[in-house]
Parts: sequence; C-alpha cells; structure tokens
Amino acid sequence: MKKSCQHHHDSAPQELSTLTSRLRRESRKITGPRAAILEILRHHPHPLTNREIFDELPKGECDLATIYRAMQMLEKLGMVKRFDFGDGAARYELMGEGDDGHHHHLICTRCDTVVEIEECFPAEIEQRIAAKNNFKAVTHRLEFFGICPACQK
Amino acid sequence: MKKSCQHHHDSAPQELSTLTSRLRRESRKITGPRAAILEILRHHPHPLTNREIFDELPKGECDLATIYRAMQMLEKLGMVKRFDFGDGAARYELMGEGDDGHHHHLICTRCDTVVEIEECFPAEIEQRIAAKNNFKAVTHRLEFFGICPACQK
DNA sequence: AAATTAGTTGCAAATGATTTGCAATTGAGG
DNA sequence: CCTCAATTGCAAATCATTTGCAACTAATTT
Ligand SMILES: [Mn+2]
Ligand SMILES: [Mn+2]
Ligand SMILES: [Zn+2]
Ligand SMILES: [Zn+2]
Repeated sequence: MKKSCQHHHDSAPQELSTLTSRLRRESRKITGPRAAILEILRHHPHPLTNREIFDELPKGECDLATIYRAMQMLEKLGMVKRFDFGDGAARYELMGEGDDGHHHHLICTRCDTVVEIEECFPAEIEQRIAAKNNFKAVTHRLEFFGICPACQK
Repeated sequence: MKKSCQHHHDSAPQELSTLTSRLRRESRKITGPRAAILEILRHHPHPLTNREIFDELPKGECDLATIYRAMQMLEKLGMVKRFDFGDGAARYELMGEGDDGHHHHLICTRCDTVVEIEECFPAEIEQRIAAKNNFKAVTHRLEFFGICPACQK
C-alpha cells in the first residue's frame, strides 16, 4: 500500500539543527546567510521568492546573489522544492527529508494569498497519459488559481 | 450533457482570413508582421515562444518587440492562449473562436518534445478544492513532464 | 486618388529576475 | 592556530519582457 502524503506544512517545522547537519553531511558550510535563510524558510508555510527571503532578512545580512546561490544549492540537495506560480519569479519551500515535496497550491489572483492543497492529479490518469504516449517517469506541475473569500467582497 | 473538448490541434488550422477578420472586427490593423505571425501560429500545433516565432520569420521581417506586442494583443483578444512550461519563457498557441483554449501538455525533459494532452484535472475534485477553501472561479494550470520514447534509449 | 488619423513598428533604452567572474573572506577539520 | 576548499559581496553580464518615441501605414474619410 502507498504511504499517504506527508507535507511538511501539516507538521511542526524541522529543527534548524536537522537542516544544518544535512548541510554538513554534504560538506557545505554553515554560514550566517545560510542559517538565516533556513530560519526564514522554517517559519514560512508557503513558497517564497528569493526577493521575499531577502526582504525578510535584516538589511545587510546577506547579498541577494548569495540567496540565489543558496537556493540553487538547497534545491540540488533536495532540501527545498521549487515552485512556479506563473509570474516571473521562482518560489521555494522547505521540504522534509524523506518527502519529495510534491504538492500543489491554490492562489488568489487578486491578493496572492496562497493555500496549501492536499489533492493531487489522479495517478491512474497520469499513468494512462504516460502509457498512451510511451513516456517514462511522468510527473506534473499543477497549481490552482481563483478568488479567495476576502477578495470576493 | 457536456460538449466534448474541441482542441484546435484536432482539426484543420483556422483560415487566415478568419483570423484577420477577427482583428479587423476589433479595429486592429492587418500588418505584414501580424499576418506573418498568424501564419506561423496557424501551422504550429504546439505552443511557441516569442523567440521561436521570431526565428521562424524570415530575418528582418519583424522586430522581436513587435512580436511581444502582437502576442500580448492576441492574448487580450482571446486569439491565443499563453502557456508556461516552467523555463523562463512564455509560449503561445492559437485557439479557436469559441474555445477557451484550456488544455495541457506532456513535455520531454530531455529533448523538449511536446505532446498535446486531452485529459484535464477532474472537475469534481477541483470543485471540492474550491468549496473547501471558499474560493470562487477556480481554474488550474497543469503540465506533465517525462522522458519521451526517443530519449529513453 | 489624396488626405486624415488612429493604430503600428523599429530601435534603443529600461526593467526585473537570475547568473557569473573574481578577489577577499571564513568555516571546519587537523 | 593552520590550511584550504567553500563561500560571499559586488559589479557586470544574461535573458525575457516592456516601454518611450519618432517615423510609418492601414483603413477610413473627403
Ligand atoms: Mn506548499
Ligand atoms: Mn497545446
Ligand atoms: Zn500532484
Ligand atoms: Zn485542465
């Protein structure tokens, strides 16, 4: 049987020590900027752009380029998941160790409110699509858009 | 009963005259660049980036900025649908008159081959997501990624 | 057919996100 | 405390996309 989805946002944030030890394990240094970035990610339940992370940081704490490099590295190590909401900016969300981070969002097109979504595209249909076209290792990128309760008034 | 999906790629391309009359109807001029762009779109079954359109055009036929402006206009008029494959570039596909153009793609992550997909995210699940979160006018953006037959070898 | 004019275009410069070169700095093991 | 590979800040480079503007032209009006 398949283990049910375990999205990080359902549980308490990972310890910072858990994250840093993962970095050390990969012979990455624990630097001020990195610790600060991880702290911000730890406390945010939704994907953040590099600029949003930058703006959360005390000014002068870290260069924007450093954030870009850090997020690239964290993504490569599988510690963050990259999302794309269709505006020009990449967004990142921390993901748990075993978790592959695959999940989706519901975004308000008026105010940009983000809701984490449990549902996923049905695996049977995806398998049918893969088989029909002889594709292997098929996955998907999926986000929902609509008007949130507050913006309906 | 619901009318089955009628994606333009299932049928013959629209006549150029159909497209130009639509432009005229909206008091837009039929210019050389626009006719050339529409011709290219008409003959391509998959979404194209502005640069791809530009490269298809005989050199000097039209400025890249003109293509950007044309695609923006065509999107506003509902004549093309914009897609996002997650790389930094917008892609456009011609859509039929009544059609809202909503559909999805399966993209090879090795060679960028694109397959048009008939399947869509199940409406019942989407409605449940909308209701659960009190969102209105919920829609989605969905693309599949995998390894195409040719790239599996 | 010439005049009129709103809509278009090319070109260059501006934006915005992201990347990169490089010299100076520093974390972590020994 | 030493050593050195990893990291950082800063500035410049890339890339996609947008925009200001003066010159141009399709389509409508004389
Ligand atoms: Mn999320
Ligand atoms: Mn398509
Ligand atoms: Zn999914
Ligand atoms: Zn769909």
